[in-house]
Amino acid sequence: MKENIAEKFKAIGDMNRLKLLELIIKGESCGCTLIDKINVTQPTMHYHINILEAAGIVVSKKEGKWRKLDINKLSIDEMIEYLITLKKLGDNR
Amino acid sequence: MKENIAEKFKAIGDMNRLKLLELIIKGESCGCTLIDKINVTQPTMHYHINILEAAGIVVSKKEGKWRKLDINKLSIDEMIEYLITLKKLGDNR
DNA sequence: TTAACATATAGATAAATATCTATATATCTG
DNA sequence: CAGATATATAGATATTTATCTATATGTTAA
Repeated sequence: MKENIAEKFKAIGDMNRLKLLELIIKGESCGCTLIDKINVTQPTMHYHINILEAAGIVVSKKEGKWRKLDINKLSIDEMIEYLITLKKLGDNR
Repeated sequence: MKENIAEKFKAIGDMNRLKLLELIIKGESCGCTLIDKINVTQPTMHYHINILEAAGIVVSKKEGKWRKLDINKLSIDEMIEYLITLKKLGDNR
């Protein structure tokens, strides 16, 4: 088992973070607009984005006064692959 | 967003529970043998199996003195589908 | 019916998580 | 430089999570 796969699933196992992911992958890359679309304060949002980044799902790059956010699609593929492999474990019985 | 998808990801976002899933899907359906393969006590394992069941990932059926465990593969498909859909959200930008 | 077996429940607890308010830092712009 | 903007940090706190020990319940079998 990929040693950090549980961390990834845990990171997306939260409504606020899933919501953030959906917005970011659709192209919203600035915290300054994301904040208006989820129901938490700026420090709490910051906390959640950090969790997504620590798990390797979100990547960020400082750009002037803001932090440009993006999704690491490879990490999503890893989760999909894991689940497909998990399912296959049950094929021959 | 499927309202309980975050709960599913959260449920599998833990090493002990992923390990249990792998064993159960491979055909190990009795807590009595699972307990020797993860490093927690029986009540703790019980706690984790309950979380998996509450999320709809594991199903169980009482059979005599034991609880026969199985995976609900549909729930895995739901997670895979969610992730594929998530990825697609990022296609046109 | 007693012993063994499998599971469940109760209660305690340390650690982790999610949240807030207040404030600090860094960057751009006039 | 001063204000505005975006983000980050610090500190507090309530709740949730993961874990244990001890014990109870339900089932099978000798």
